[in-house]
Amino acid sequence: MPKQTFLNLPEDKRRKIVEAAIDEFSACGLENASTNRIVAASGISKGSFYQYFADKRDVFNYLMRVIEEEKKNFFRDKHPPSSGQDTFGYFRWMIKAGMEFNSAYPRLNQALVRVLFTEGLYFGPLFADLRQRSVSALTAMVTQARERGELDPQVELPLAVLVMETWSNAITTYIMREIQQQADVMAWIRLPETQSKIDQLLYVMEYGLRNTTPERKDS
Amino acid sequence: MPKQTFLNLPEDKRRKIVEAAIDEFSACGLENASTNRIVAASGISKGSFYQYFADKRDVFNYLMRVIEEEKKNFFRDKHPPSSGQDTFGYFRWMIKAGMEFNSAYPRLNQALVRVLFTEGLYFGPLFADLRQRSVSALTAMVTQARERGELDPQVELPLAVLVMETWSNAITTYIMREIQQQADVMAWIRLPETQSKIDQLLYVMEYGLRNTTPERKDS
DNA sequence: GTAGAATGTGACCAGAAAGTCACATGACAA
DNA sequence: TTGTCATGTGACTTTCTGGTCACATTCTAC
Repeated sequence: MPKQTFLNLPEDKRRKIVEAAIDEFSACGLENASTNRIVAASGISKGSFYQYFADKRDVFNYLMRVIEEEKKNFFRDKHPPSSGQDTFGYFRWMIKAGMEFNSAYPRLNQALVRVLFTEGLYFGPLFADLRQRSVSALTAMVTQARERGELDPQVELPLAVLVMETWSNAITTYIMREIQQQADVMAWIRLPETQSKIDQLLYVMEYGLRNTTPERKDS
Repeated sequence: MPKQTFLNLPEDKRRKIVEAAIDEFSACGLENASTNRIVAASGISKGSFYQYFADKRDVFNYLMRVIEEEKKNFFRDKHPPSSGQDTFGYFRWMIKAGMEFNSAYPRLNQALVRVLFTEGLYFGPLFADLRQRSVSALTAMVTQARERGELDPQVELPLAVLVMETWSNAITTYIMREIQQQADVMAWIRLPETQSKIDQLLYVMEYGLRNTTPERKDS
């Protein structure tokens, strides 16, 4: 919730501030970010900053809101795969669409991932609602899978959600780590090797690591 | 590498400093830890601190060395399960032994996990060697599994390592999160529910989420 | 034009950080 | 007792932080 003065600002000035904040957050995280540096990098005065935002948390929340909006738009435009699809197929599609989105806004995403995951805030109380939304979406998906008989009946529902959440997070952080070293991120994401890596990962999520082909000895 | 003066210190004074450092690191992480607070909590003077250690990083490295030593002892005493065991069984044993170890040193482990994972240092260059050792141990294990035909031949070796690493880390952070809220950690770890949760998780790692019993339609 | 509101500014404040250093204390040897 | 050396101390410096505020500038309505 930035103040009105910020929203009234000319587009390019606003952008400059946002860019500076993104740089700062992705370099230092939330706790260690310095308003002084953000101010210096964006070429505004200290006083102006506090006329736009309450504090650096406020800036971060604003970035969160922006990216959530963008993500919504992105997923709305990108039509989900043909209905009648298997739930695992749908999850695979979602993961890949998420990857494309992340690579479309690499710096912004990097800042958020850095703060949420490597600063541990994702699991903290601050972003409990964000996580709650993500978990309940996954729960809906898993419930559907169970109803369709796609899910191993031995696996309890919350566990399946945990597995999917873990992989979703792991893939996100993995992508973000790669993005730091890749020149053309979009190209890298669409590389057959990259795609096949993710496919394999999701294959393991579905079928596990164990070789079940020769004979299955249940203990 | 604390200085000799620290190592000459009487046992209880040394312990007090270590405890204070553990508290500080687990509460604030490495970056945000304050030597001032550590000094105040351990009842020594600022000057003494710098006579014992170079800086807070030095303290942290010392804690790392201590825990590594303890872990080595712990695993040496706890005999691995009967040989001839399946690799997945061995991994399962290792995970559980690791859990027991973590619950035996909950505060120290919490400090390290907090710094390594939630501060993202585990993936940074600072602890690259630590991670390297862990990855190469897993690689050896996976290679053995492949040779024995236990590993799904469709899964590439580095991917299997990644999967195991991810779960190992996920379980560790999960345990640490729980430990913060549990009174009797050891009891909690040995609870049938806890054990079964971990078992289920590792089951999913082996066999995946998908229901393969009714009929297997390969696409 | 001119009044008045909105916006912009950077010197300034208090607090905390890491790290230093001249000095105090204590232990032991001669 | 005296001298020497290791250990202990906290006031001090420097540098940073988030945040404020009296004042300057710009914009808008008249």
